[in-house]
Amino acid sequence: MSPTPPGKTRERIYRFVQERLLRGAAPTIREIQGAFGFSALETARAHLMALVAEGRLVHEPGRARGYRLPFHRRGRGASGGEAEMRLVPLLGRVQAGALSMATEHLEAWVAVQTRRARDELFALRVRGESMTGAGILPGDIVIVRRQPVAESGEIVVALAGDEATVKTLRRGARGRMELHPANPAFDVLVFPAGDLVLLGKVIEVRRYLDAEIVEAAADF
Amino acid sequence: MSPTPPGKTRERIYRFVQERLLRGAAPTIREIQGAFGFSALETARAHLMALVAEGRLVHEPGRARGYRLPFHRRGRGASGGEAEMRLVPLLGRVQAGALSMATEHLEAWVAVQTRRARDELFALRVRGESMTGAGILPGDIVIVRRQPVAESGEIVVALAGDEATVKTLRRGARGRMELHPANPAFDVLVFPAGDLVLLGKVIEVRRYLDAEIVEAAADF
DNA sequence: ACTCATACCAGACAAATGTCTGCCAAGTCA
DNA sequence: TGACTTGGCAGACATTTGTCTGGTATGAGT
Repeated sequence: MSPTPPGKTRERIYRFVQERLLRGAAPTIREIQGAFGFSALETARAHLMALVAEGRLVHEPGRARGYRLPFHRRGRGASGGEAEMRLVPLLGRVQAGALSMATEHLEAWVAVQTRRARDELFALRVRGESMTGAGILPGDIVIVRRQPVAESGEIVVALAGDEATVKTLRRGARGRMELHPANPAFDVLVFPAGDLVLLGKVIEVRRYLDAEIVEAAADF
Repeated sequence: MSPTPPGKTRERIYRFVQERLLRGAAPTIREIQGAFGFSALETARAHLMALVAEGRLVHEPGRARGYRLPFHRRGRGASGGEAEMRLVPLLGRVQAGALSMATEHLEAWVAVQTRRARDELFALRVRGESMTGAGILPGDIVIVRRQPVAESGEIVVALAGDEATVKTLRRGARGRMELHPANPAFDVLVFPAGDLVLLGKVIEVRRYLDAEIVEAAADF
């Protein structure tokens, strides 16, 4: 057969194209030809056509650098759900009594994508290390959907004493509700049935690693 | 002056190019010409050259679709602090633990807030547990700013040979670059000076806990 | 042996795309 | 006003880049 191990070459070409797409632009057929040492254009092109046939690349015929990564459509149909963007308030702290979600401690507004336009969302900055085991670190921002109930196992924001706290909700015996930290150094909080004030469910966790991306509430 | 409001046209051309770049490929000069209704090629090209002169685009002369977004942005930009929202492509998965494929298919577009309009951003889904110690769990989405260099201690996406990985970058002796996992079960990867291909820096980590918030949104 | 499929080579050709050279009109500014 | 800049127009031209038409060699099956 060929001097190159069968299949390997195509795989390498695929990755080559992939990387180039990541870096900014699809390669030219001649670039591939050169990079792989082919002495004929058609060789490189044949591989590309094969990759397109396999569905691993898509191609616009005739266009320069007309190769792209295909769309991976999962779930919902194309036009199905318009994901719209909303700005939701980032609250520095939520205290008991502040259930009105007054904007006193408004830190900023963050952009959130959602299909459920009617949900009431807010964002909260996490304090403390009680959820590090679940990958929620101090300083992280959680996006919360306000809802008075939640399923066992979901991460929720609840009022514990005076302040809001982020924990995993679990149903205990006799209707008791438990707030479980994800950190063995913290205790489980147990509430008699009906005593737990749930602010909402955490639907997203965010961590900004690069300075001041969020900020300035003033503008909105 | 011209029939078009001064300055506006160039701005629109910039956004046009930017959007096209985010979708996969730079537009052709003739595409810009057509999209903006110019009757002469040179008009569109003059704007592009101006944008390059302003440092808002970079250009490879002679290459087809040779326009890119510049990597870095010097000092504070003119427009200051407007936080705008952008849709950035979510590219398949990154093998964060062992070594495997770099990027897969385009999964979706996610909304990102940024003031640095010129940054090139993309998102990647993390796989593997090598960064759990840094609160980055399998399935998390990292927002990455494309840049060829990074500081020691920053979390980066690197592409070495065939594999892409999310790790903490550290500078070793003699110019060596090290990729440190945040999980003692994984090994540190060491690269001779110049051998490490950096795709960018992780500027944000996201975790969606409530179903299909991302997804769809795109039909390009 | 025969066909098929894969991988590659060679060269011609055509379409896509960037570049150049002039020219025009309307503002800006010394 | 006159020099200069900006935004635009027309068309020719050169390069880049994709496409096509043939051909060679090797291995797998029948």
